[in-house]
This record gives sequence, structure tokens and C-alpha cells, in this order.
Amino acid sequence: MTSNNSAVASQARLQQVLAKLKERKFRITPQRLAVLEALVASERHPSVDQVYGQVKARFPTTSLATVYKTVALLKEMNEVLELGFSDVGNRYDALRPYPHPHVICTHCGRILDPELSGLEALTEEMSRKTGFTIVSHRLDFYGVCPDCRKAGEVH
Amino acid sequence: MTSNNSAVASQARLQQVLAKLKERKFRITPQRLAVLEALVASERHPSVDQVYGQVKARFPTTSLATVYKTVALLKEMNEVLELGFSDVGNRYDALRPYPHPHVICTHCGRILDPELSGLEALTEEMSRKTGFTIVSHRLDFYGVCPDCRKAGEVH
DNA sequence: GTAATTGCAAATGGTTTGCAGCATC
DNA sequence: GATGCTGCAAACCATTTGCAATTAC
Repeated sequence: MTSNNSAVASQARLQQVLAKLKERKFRITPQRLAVLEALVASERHPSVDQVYGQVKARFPTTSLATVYKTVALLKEMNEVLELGFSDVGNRYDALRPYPHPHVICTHCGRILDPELSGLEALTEEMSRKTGFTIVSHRLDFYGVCPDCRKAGEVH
Repeated sequence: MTSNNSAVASQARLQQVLAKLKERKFRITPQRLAVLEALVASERHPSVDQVYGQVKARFPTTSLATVYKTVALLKEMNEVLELGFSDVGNRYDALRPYPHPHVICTHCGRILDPELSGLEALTEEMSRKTGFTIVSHRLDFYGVCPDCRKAGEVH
């Protein structure tokens, strides 16, 4: 069921982004479509290289530069969220292209997107204490996921 | 007073890091000392290039590579916090080398380090909802600081 | 004296760019 | 048919690395 749900969700998201591209009179080329599909198909916050790998499987002539250009275009349209990690480089989230919290497992690299109810209060506290008008944020937690912890305990 | 206080604080911090270097039998070269002093003197979360600039003013022969190597050493010793920004590159904080929240003004680039009381609760919520053991985090808010907002209103 | 550190120059790796040819609209 | 897009190769830029000469201990 989960896989069906996310397949449906990514289909909807794909159509949404395609509509915005057309609206802005950008062309829907096969390469662009493939990049978009790869981005939207994954909950995994893929890297450009991972996207490139998937795209090349279907369109072997596709170049890495085209993937970069498409990602840059989507970034500019605010249709993809870029997550820069100094150790592991840039990751992308085209399903939720707005700031949201992440938890990253430092052992297996998995990234989850939990909902946190306390974030608004924290933003408010920040704004009150500094006088800043807060526009955006980045919140990542690092730790060990239950699976990796279990695996570690065995030894 | 504020400038005196921070001068005292950075002196103390400098001695602390020097002690740890000696303890680990690392040599205190003039270049290393200058890099350390530059790092510790600034509340501004400087880049490697900015540190290099300051160091070169006192030791013109110093190379950029040496600055990188010193920063890498301090990073490995957990005596400096690296803040990677995908747009503006890496910034360093040797005064508070542990995870803590930041607010970045998207207009003037200023970075503040406020204390947030609600962060522990949020970490706890995250841990409870995902089952992760949380080890570390990264929390940045982006917005406009009071000064820049005022400047903007004038026009 | 010896092992660590420096400084140089070359290498690296992820990303961007210029441009000729091609494909979408 | 015109304009935008692709793919290639070269350019970029921050960071890292190899190594001979230097220096802290």
C-alpha cells in the first residue's frame, strides 16, 4: 500500500511540476521528463549523480550537464529543495520543495522527513529573541536509526 | 565592555585549544598560532579565505594550504565547527565548536548565535517520533535582521 | 637530530559554461 | 522556422595531496 500511495503522490507531483513548466513556456524534452520522473520517484533525497544514473538507463545519450541544468531550473522555480551536506554533497527533494526537518542516519545514510509540531514555537522564539524576520530555515538531526542500532547491538 | 568581554573570552578559548594541541603533541608553529588566533578572534564565522587574509598580514609567506591543514586538524579534534552553506561555502566557528542554532541575515550576511530554550524539546520530539538516537544537529534560520529591515523601509 | 610541518604546484571532484547541432513548439 | 535545449569539452573553484625543504621540540 505504501508503495502505491507514494507512486500516486509522485505522479501527482510530476503533473504539478509539468504544468508549471508549460505555464512558463519551458519545453518538455524527453531528458527533462526523465530527470523529473527520477527526482519525483524517490523519497531518498537523491544526488545529481544518482538521478543521472537512472536517466541514463532510459536515455543513454543524456549528459550529466543536462541533469545539472534541469535541476538548476527546478531550483530556480522553487520546485526542488537543495540540501547541501559538506561531507556528502548536494541532495535533492522534489516532493517537498519547501524547508522541512530531516533526520539523517550517520550509519546507513537514510534520510527521513518527520513532522515536528514544535518547530513553529521555536521559530517564534528565534524571531522574538533576535528581532529577525524569519523567512526560511534548515533543520537536520543526525543520529542512528533503529535498524542500524539493532544491527550494531548484535556484535 | 562587550569588546573587552569577547577579547577575554577568545583569549581563554585560545589557551584552551593550545593546551589540547600540546597535549596531543602537535607542534605550535607561528602559522598555526596565527590561524588559531584569527579563528578565535572572530564572532563572524569566517571563511578559510578570510582567515588566510588575516594570517598573511602577519606572516606573508603563509600558504593557503597551511590554513586548510590547520582547520582540518582542528575539525578532527572537534575544536572548530564547520558550517557548510551551498551558496556561500564553508564558514567556521572556533568559539563554540558544538552544534548550536544560527540566524543568518540574507541581506547583509550577518550570523548570530542565539540561545533557544525550545531546542531540547524538539530534539526529544524528533527522537520519539522516529526512534532515532540523536547525536547531533544543524539548525539555521534565514531572514532579515532588524538593521537591514529598517534600511529597507526608508526607500 | 628527527619527525612534524610548511609551501609550492599539481591533482581532484563537483559543478558550470560556451557553443555547434538538434528537436520542440 | 525560430528558439530553446542538448551534449560535448573545456573552464572553474574550493579543497586536497605529494613532496622536498624547513623547523619545532
